[in-house]
Amino acid sequence: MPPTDVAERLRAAAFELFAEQGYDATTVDHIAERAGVGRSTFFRVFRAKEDVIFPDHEQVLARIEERFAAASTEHSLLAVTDASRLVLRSFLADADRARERYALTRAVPSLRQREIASMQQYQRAFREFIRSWMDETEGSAALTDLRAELMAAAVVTAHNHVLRHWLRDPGASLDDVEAAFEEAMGEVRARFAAPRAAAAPVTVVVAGASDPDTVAEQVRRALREGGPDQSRRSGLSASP
Amino acid sequence: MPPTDVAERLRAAAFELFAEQGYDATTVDHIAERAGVGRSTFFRVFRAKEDVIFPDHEQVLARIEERFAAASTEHSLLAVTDASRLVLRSFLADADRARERYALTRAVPSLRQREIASMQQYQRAFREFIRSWMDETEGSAALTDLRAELMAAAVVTAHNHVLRHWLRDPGASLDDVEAAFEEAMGEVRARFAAPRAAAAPVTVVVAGASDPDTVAEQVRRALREGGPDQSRRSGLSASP
DNA sequence: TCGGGTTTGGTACTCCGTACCCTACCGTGA
DNA sequence: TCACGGTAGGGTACGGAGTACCAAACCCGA
Repeated sequence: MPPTDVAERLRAAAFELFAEQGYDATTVDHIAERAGVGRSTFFRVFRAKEDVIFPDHEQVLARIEERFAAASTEHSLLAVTDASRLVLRSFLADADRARERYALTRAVPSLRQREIASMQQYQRAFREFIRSWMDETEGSAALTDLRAELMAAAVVTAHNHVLRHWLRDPGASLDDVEAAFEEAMGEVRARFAAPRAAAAPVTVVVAGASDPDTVAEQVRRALREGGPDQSRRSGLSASP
Repeated sequence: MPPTDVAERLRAAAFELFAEQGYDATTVDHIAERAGVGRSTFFRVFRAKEDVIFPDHEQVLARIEERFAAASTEHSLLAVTDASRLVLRSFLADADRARERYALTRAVPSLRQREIASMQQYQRAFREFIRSWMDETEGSAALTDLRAELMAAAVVTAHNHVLRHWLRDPGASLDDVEAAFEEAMGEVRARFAAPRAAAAPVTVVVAGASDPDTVAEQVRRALREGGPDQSRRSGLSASP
């Protein structure tokens, strides 16, 4: 019972007991007892038994929101990718806890539900931001909504994919994770080309060619000829 | 106490009470009492209070699984789209219940979690199927996994998008929903079309440039210099 | 040392979910 | 007709999560 914070003591006790006896077999009374506090204190610090496991997504979410508010000039997909990277790093920050949590969420259905729901929160925030950013462009409202949602889902899915692979692989370095993240987000960007904007990044997709000079030539033509409407006909798209 | 099934009597009583007093204010005893059965019977028919609200996804999922097992020749995205259409129609089948359920899931967080989790089950099944179908093609295993997951997520997202819009719009006809579904899935297919057989698509992402010649030059250099590792340094990536 | 506010522990309660037992009903066979 | 076994349903008891509320301890300045 060192002078650490009560919340941290409770969390440590909880993770210990969950590892020893499993989640369901551990009662809140056990946790409070081992932490040396009363049961009331537990529920004062954490709203529920599940809360002791999960990190404070609210804080990360708040940082993301304010970042979104500021980054109005940036391309929306890049901004969302940045936000997602932020989330990923919040997991990487304490790898041990993340791994223990992962083991628990795999074993206990209610915890897995909770995990999924928290990810959905991010997806919702991403969708809202992308949609607000897209409002300026033309297009059917319903279709715009769908596109925003697809983008948000893709980013979150890619994030989770990278995160899960890291959690399963005990030997992966942080650099490996970051590289995998960038590759995954590249995969996302490749499919959700950006609509046009002033200083927006340029995404070009060229199918069926591998020679650099040929590709470069196709890219130039694509950029000159305009929008992404030809992409389906010619297998080639450019969206400046 | 008509000769209806016990489960149906319970469900009817539950929806009535939820509409009258809300979900949390309604206890299982209330439901059992109004249905004219004992509390034990409720928990024998439904494993939990939440279960009385949600449809039998297991049955739909089972049908999907066997359909997947049979449709080995079809393109995976089309097969998954078909499966998703099946799910959508299972909701359309009893529209009233679906709408009541929607109102409840919006109001009660725990129900929303459950709803999301059940959708994730479909996404998992889709991902597994797409992944098994993709195995025959070449490509990095990790990237294949990611692509399968992105596809599955896109299909489920599009499905949910259409479903939610229908649930919110009381005047939409079934034909409208079907049309919206096909349009949404077309949007998905446009982004996750199958790669060409011979040469994989080349994706180049260039940030911060708009002049075609400059971009083309950067693309040529990126393709010559190799893989996606430089993406962060130069703000430029190429993945052949 | 006193008084007011905050923190913490304790108690009692509701409700969900489980385990277990008991009864009523049903058909079958002697 | 009676005995019997199986099964669906009802009742009771219990453990644990979460809530409400109260009492005690602690802190801190006056």
